[in-house]
Parts: sequence; structure tokens; C-alpha cells
Amino acid sequence: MNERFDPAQADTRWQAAWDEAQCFKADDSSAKPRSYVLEMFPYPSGRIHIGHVRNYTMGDVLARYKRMKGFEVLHPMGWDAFGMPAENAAMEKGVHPGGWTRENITNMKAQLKRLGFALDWSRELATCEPEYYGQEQSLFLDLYEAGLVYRKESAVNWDPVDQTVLANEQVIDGRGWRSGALVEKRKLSQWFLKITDFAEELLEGLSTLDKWPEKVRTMQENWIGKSQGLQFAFTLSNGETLEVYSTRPDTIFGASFVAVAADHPIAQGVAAGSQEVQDFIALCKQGGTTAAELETAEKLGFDTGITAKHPFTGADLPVYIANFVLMDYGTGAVMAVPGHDQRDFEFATKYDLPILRVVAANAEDADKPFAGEAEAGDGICVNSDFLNGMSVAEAKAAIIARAESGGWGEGKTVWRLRDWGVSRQRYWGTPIPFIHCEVCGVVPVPKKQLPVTLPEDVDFATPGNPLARHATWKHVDCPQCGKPARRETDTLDTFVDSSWYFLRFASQPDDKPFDPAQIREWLPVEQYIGGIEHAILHLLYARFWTRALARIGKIEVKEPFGSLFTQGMVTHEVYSREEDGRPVYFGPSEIERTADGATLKEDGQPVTVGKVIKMSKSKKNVVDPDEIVATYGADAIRWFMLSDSPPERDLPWSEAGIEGCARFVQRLWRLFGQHDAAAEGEDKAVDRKAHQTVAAVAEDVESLGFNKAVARIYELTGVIEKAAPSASRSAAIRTLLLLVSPMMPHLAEEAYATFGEGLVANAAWPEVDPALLVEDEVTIAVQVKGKLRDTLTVAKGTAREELEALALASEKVQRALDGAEVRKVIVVPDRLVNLVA
RNA sequence: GCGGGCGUGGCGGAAUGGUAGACGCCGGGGACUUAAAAUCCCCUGAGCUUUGCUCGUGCGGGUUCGAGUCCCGCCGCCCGCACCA
Repeated sequence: MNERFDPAQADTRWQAAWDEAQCFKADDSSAKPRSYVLEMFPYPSGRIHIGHVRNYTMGDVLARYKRMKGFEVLHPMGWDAFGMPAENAAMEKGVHPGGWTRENITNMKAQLKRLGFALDWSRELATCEPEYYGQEQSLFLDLYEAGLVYRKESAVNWDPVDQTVLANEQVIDGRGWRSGALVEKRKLSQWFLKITDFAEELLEGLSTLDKWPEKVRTMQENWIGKSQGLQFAFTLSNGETLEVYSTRPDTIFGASFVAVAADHPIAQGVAAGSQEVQDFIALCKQGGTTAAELETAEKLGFDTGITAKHPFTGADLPVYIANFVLMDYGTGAVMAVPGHDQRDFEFATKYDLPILRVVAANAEDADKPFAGEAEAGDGICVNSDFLNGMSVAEAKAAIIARAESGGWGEGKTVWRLRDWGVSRQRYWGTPIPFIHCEVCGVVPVPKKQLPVTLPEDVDFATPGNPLARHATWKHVDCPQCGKPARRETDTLDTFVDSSWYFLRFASQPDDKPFDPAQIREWLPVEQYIGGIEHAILHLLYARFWTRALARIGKIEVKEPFGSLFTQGMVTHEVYSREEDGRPVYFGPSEIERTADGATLKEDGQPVTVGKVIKMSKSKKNVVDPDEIVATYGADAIRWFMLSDSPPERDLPWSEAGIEGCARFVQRLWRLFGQHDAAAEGEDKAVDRKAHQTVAAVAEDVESLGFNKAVARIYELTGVIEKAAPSASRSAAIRTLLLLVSPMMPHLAEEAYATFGEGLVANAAWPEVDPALLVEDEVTIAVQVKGKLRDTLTVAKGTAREELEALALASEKVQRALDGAEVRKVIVVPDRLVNLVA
């Protein structure tokens, strides 16, 4: 063997060998148990970044490990290839989105290959290819037939920069999630998916996802936002009625005013005759929507002069227009109970409205004053006529029953979740397969005419939708009546593309989206790995799409991802200098890092070492995976991605760290070179350590505790290095090689080749001898009054009495006792002895 | 404001209620070398009167023979959500 491992030549050689042997091709007809390991597929931006490397390395280690454990593993890769950046590139550089995207895919695929991932490239897919999006159109038509797709005129979130419609989820603090531009409201005819039909199911389903992070489940639960309450109508003094919704109908006797949103019809009606009201409404709409602004925003109201009659007391409650009431939730109007709702409390305080107590800890507290804030908690009803004495829950049920029997209201469940608007006025997306005919209306494209492909000749010189202004593309004959008609020019939200790609990976026939039999074999995905930023959007849509396909009988599985893991970001220090009052940033490659600071290589002068934050181009604190691979090899960067930080937390990148990893690669190489099949002799300690490590690393990998697995591998390496040559030592070297092979596959292959046993990629995970997991000697802690004073090395299973005697015999213990009488002795066998004096 | 998470050496982090700081990085010392690189060995929480002792897991209490771990109350940081009736 060579003295040094040379990744530059070994990496590509083994990557070619795996391709040649088709090692990672998943066999659909395999008799082995299945394991589907999936990482979120990337957008083909052109270059992979270090976050991809971390994500895919984790998945790769798990996939390779599962293969070694005897599973038929599906570990595929593809491209989330539609979307805005390709059109931006077209506008900026004059390149075609298709050409730009496909070139990026070629580059990024080469980059992924250089990292040696065990992927089944035969199943590679790109959502921008007609083979994929044509099948998506077919599924879309199926959902349409099932009544889960519809069109409606709706006010949409219009992004003036991207010139497109955004879903609610894509609007963050009133700004487009991609462009950051302030979103406007516009009325457009839009395509929708009936995700609200699945609200209950999607909520219920969360409870079955016990291998998902609690945090993600909570976020989805909040997003779906189920609430139960009473909807009822007030009769107004002007003769109209006003529907309100309340989740606290038990507090109805505490209502002291009614509030409507600024854009509620009542408000609009009052505004028609009053400039003052119009000004107030304008003021309400002006308010910011960021968290900080909302928190400090003052409650503002305008008395309309109208009153509402209380259904029980008959009191006339003033109707206010209030800035804290939202038009798009519930009915856009609320009954305000200041005593038991903080917003109402603040409002009532400001406008000097009555604050009544209708819930108290007990009946004696019925007239207890409020301590400057509303009491939203549980208790019993007071000052509430027939509800008095009931708990909040009882009173809710009672009032709803009363309203329903009286016919003036009904119990109602309100959801925060809205239907999913999927229309995008863009070119680079899946064409929505419909035709608009003046005679027949909206007509689906017949399935045999699919795919509806995108035209190639498009211009991006002006903003707006290139499909809509294309000279010929949209002109077609109506499939029903044959008269001239017009194609739908909207394309689908790219989140639709990523809502079923995991099904297409499992099965990709030419003539249909997938084969249900294969879906049954592979799904659900055993382990899904990706970024937390997809906690709501992608993951909720994929769950919905899967359930929708299940409902119409296309598949059986209801939850696509059995276990979900969200990995942390890769971070790095920021280097900067102040120049002309603003910071100038430098990349890590321009910097010389010293013990207590950093200097710029170019001039040798110091730079400021800033915080460790997420890598971003604007701060220049990025490293290029390709450069790292070229310098240190694929195995070193893979090892770094797994080391030190727990995978769910952020991983701070450092140049010293990657060098340490590269050193360890060489250290292992030297150790592997010491493998000697002819060595003789047993070394029980080495045997034991090796077997314990196999068991522990298996456990760590299965729970994705890669940092712990790495630490154990270091330990075993240290033990073997120090051991004298023996058959045990050689066996341990071989074991170590197998353990690191999922993590450092190139190094492992290069060394394994000298054993003449074929590819380590096809090797089995080492068997564990349970007898060797148990130590026969243990170290016992001896404490005096809970403080460690000595340790004893004894045979495992030494009797309590003997341990106590040995402990008392210790000189150190006697000194610590200092003649005091031992009053109590606690013995935990094989663990410790505690002498209490 | 609500929900969730986290606070352990210079740094990343280990620790079924049972020897705190595994493992790695940084740093220091030494060996090898003409020299360097590479490699190997040793040290590396703080303090002290250094065969050893004391303190030490954000702060203050508590439970326990024994608490980083459990309970109560604070402080700080991070993430998510948010005038959702």
C-alpha cells in the first residue's frame, strides 16, 4: 500500500466502479426488506452548497448502512427544476430557462457524483421534463374529476416584482417569500386545490407521525388552526343582522360591545356617507404587519352609532369598527368580552366601555375586580343567568345547544387553513391542462392529448407571463365542440411538483404517473431528511397530495414520510473591515486565521472576526464544496459533515476542522495498512472494544446521532493503534474499516481492495457477539458522603458485601472518613459504593 | 403576547439520577529531522498551602445517600407563530 491515501485518484476510480457494478440501483422485485431513504431534492441553481452536502451525507450514511444491514434500499435523486430563477436568468442573461436549467443539472450532478453518494441515478428525474410534468397534469385532471380542483375569482396576493400570485404561505410579513416585495391585493380568476377538505384529516394525521419532530407537528397544527365556537347573528338598530363568531360563547353575558373589521360590509356602509369613517378605515389599513409593529400597535376603534341587541339581556351594545378585527377570519366581526379577552380589555379600557366579570375561580369571586388585564383562563360562570355555576366547557356546550334549539346560532368549526391557490402567471412551470371555450366553458384537456408541453420560442424581454403573450401557443380548438378556443396560460405552483416526486421515484412507468403495486412496496419513505424551512409549505402540501391520491384510489398510503429529520445549517465566521463607514466582507479563502484573530492574505493586516452565522453570499462567509473536495477529497468533507455537532443543530465550518478530518483519513489509511491476515493471538480487550463499537455505532446511525458515532470510531481507532499485533487486532482493523465505510466510502474501498473480498459497498455490517459487549472488569466509584474519594477495579458482579469491605479498606476512604462512624452504605453493584457518615 | 428549544472548558460538544468534561478542534511541551512537512508521545476546567484538597454544568431554592440530569422560581439566548375572536 502507498504511504498516503490519494483521494484525487481514488475518489473517481471508486465512483466509476460503483457505477459499473450498479451497486446502488434499487431492485423493484427484490425479496429483501425495503428501505426508502430520501433527502429533499434540490433546486438546480447551478452549484451545490455546503448545506446540500450535509443533508445528502446524512442520508447517504443511512442508505449505505441500511444496505449493509441487508435492506433493499431506494435512495434516489432528482431536480426541483421549475421556478422563478430560471426565468430571472432568462431575463438577465438572455438564456432559455430550459437550457439554463439543464446545464445547471449537469453541473450539479457532476458535483454530487464527486462526493460519492450511493444514489440510484437510473431513477433521476427533473420536474421540468414533459415525462414528469405530463404525468402531473394527468393527476391534476384526476383530482379535478374528483371535485378537488376548482376555479374561483379571488383576491390574490400579487407580487409586483416577480409579477406573480403567491399562496398565503408564501407571504411572510406582507412580503413575497422570494422577492421580499410588498404584496398587493388583486382580483383574478384562479385555480385552487381543496386542501381544506382535508383539514381534519391532516390535523388528525399529525398524531400518527410520532417520528416527526414535535416542532414541525406543532407548526402544522397551528397552520391548520382548528377552532370551535358559536356563530350567531345580532339584530342591529338599523334593521340589519350581523354574524359574529366566538370561541368563548360561554362569556356571552360579558359582552359589552361588538367590533367589525375595517373592510366589513357594515363598516363600508357607514363609510359611504362619512369622510371621517373613510379616514379611519384608511388609518387601519396603514398599520404595519410585522411582529414588532403588531405588538406595539394601539387598539383603535370608531363608534358607528349602530347598536346590536344582546340575545339574552336585550341590552344595546355599541358597534365599533376596530383595527384589531380581521376580515378574513371567522365572520370579520366579534362579540367583545373585555373581561376575558386581552384585546377587548385594552379596547374597552381605551374607550371606557364596561368590563364585566362572567368567569371566576369560584362563586364567591363573582364581583372580584380585574387586575389590569383580562382573565382568559378556566373557571366557573358567574353573572351569567342560566350558565351560573357551570365550567367553561359545560357553558360552551349549553350555550351552543340553546342557540341551535332557538334557531339563532350554531356551533361551528373554523379553520385557519385556506384552499391552496396553485395558479402562477409564469412560463417556467407545469401548464395547467385546461382549455377555455366560449361555448363549452372550462374544458379539461383530454388525457390522450397530454402532455401539454411548453413552447420553446418565448421572449422574456417584458415582465408578465410569456405564455399569455405567445403568438400561437394558446390558440387551440375546443376538444368538445371543435370551435376555436384558448389554452389556460397559468402554470402550476412549483410546490405541486414537489408534492408527489417521492412517488415517481418509487415507480416511473411511461404511460402513467406510477404503478400502485410499486408504491405499496416502497412507501412510506422510511427516513426523510431536509431543512426546517419546509416545515409547513412543502411538507403539508405533500401530505395533502398523498391523501388526495389515496382518497381517489390511486394509492393506499396516507402519510408519505414515516420519519422526518430536519438538519441544522452550516455556519461560518464572518470576516470584515470597516471602509468608509460600511463593512467590506472577505471570504475564508482570502483569510489567514491565527490563534487570536485573522489577517487578510493580500496585505497581512488584521480583519475583524465576526459572529458565526449561516453561510450567505452577501457576507461572503461561504465555502465551495468543490474546492474542498479538490483539496481534501470527498471523504474528508463527508467526515466533517458528520463530526462534532449534533445533526439537528448548526454546524460551524472551520478550516482547522476540515484539516483535522483530512488528517484522520490518512491516520485510518495507515492503520488499515497494518491489517495482517496472518497475525495470530487473541486480545480480549481489543475484541471487546471492537464489538462494543459496532453495536454502538449501529445504534447511533439508526438514530442519526452521527456525531456520537464519529466519537466512538475515534475511540476504537485509538485503542487499535495502541494494541500489539494479534489476530484480534487485525479483525478489529477490518471491523473499523466496515464501520467507517458508509461515511468514508472511497478510503474504505481503497483499503478493502487489498483484502481481496470485492467491493466494500456490497459488504455486510459486522455481526456483534453479545458476549463481548459485557465487560468482565468494572471500575467502581467509592464515595464518602456523595463525594468521590477513590475508585476500585473489580470483577463484574462482585457481591455487595465484598464491595463494601473493599471500599472501607481503602486508605483514601479512611482518610476522608477521618474516624467518623459510617451510618449507612449505599451499594449499586458494578457502579458505586457510597459511605454515609 | 403564545408555543417550543437551549444554557456544560478557549471552541464544537459527551454523559439510563451514580467517577462531569468522552471524542474532536485550538493551544503548550517534547521526540524524530541538517531543517521543515508529515508522524508519534505528554499536558491542557479554575484555584490552592499540590502524596493531595477546594470549587465547578446560567442564577436562587428544593427533593435525594447522590442532581448537568427531577421539581419550583428567576435570568439570558435561539426558533416558530401571532390582534385567529
